[in-house]
Amino acid sequence: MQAIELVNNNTIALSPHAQLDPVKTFECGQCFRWNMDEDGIYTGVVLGSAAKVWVEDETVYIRSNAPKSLWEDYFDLDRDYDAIEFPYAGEFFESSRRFGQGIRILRQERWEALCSFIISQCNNIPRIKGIVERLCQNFGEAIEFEGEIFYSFPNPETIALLEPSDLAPIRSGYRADFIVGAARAVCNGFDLDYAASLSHEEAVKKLCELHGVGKKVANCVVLFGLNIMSGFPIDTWIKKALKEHFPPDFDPASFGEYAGIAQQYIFYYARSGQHEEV
DNA sequence: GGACAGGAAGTCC
DNA sequence: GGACTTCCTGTC
Repeated sequence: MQAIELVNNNTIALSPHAQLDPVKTFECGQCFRWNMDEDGIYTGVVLGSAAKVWVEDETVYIRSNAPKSLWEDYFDLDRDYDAIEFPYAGEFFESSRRFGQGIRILRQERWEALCSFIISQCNNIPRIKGIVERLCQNFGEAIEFEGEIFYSFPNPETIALLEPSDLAPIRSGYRADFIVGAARAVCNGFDLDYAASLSHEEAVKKLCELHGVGKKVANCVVLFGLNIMSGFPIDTWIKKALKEHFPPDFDPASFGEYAGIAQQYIFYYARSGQHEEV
């Protein structure tokens, strides 16, 4: 495990950084609001707090106005990823795990995860990031941090009051109906906290009640928003990897209770194209 | 350069 | 199985 120390009022340091690789964690497709600047520093917004994250001398630094506990939770720092034993072993998976070492599953805000992964359907990551950013700029709250303006992810209450046509500026296409519908459901008693208390299967079933949420999106929300680590989203990349590098009729449940972490290693590895290079 | 096809962390009917 | 919005990416 890694040591977490408070450097000063608004900065915490994690060392060694081996268990949290910000580049892999932010670029593996699980989140859409962290952006790297030309100096290699990431900025993002979590629960209404902006933050900067960077690596220096084998140490990860996080600077924000939010308390240390928020980051311990968000980065899932209580969990020792290197100590996790997956019941399934295979050459492709072992390579994926080595390649993805340092990825952590972020404990994202539930509504944000739901909304973001509704947007993700049939879309590529750069475009998803663009739509999410426009959603925040148009409907979130402005936050000033170190002289820059950031925007929070808009509340479901805010989105619920809109008509799908009001979302035209974010250019989410046909997903606008789903976004507004999900926001209204959440405001009318569709309880994401309750969903988080359910089993994996029950949570998926519950989420699929929402119009525009199918099995894939539901599993993303389960894993990235509800912190149910057995969530296993099967998208086109995972489908291809399973077909090409795993036994026929392979059951992802073979990865055990942390199947979602395995999924993320495989997704990141498959999408990198690394295994195809000479 | 710009045009064009294919496809993108899918879901619905 | 086709339709759905929009646009990123690779190819010519």
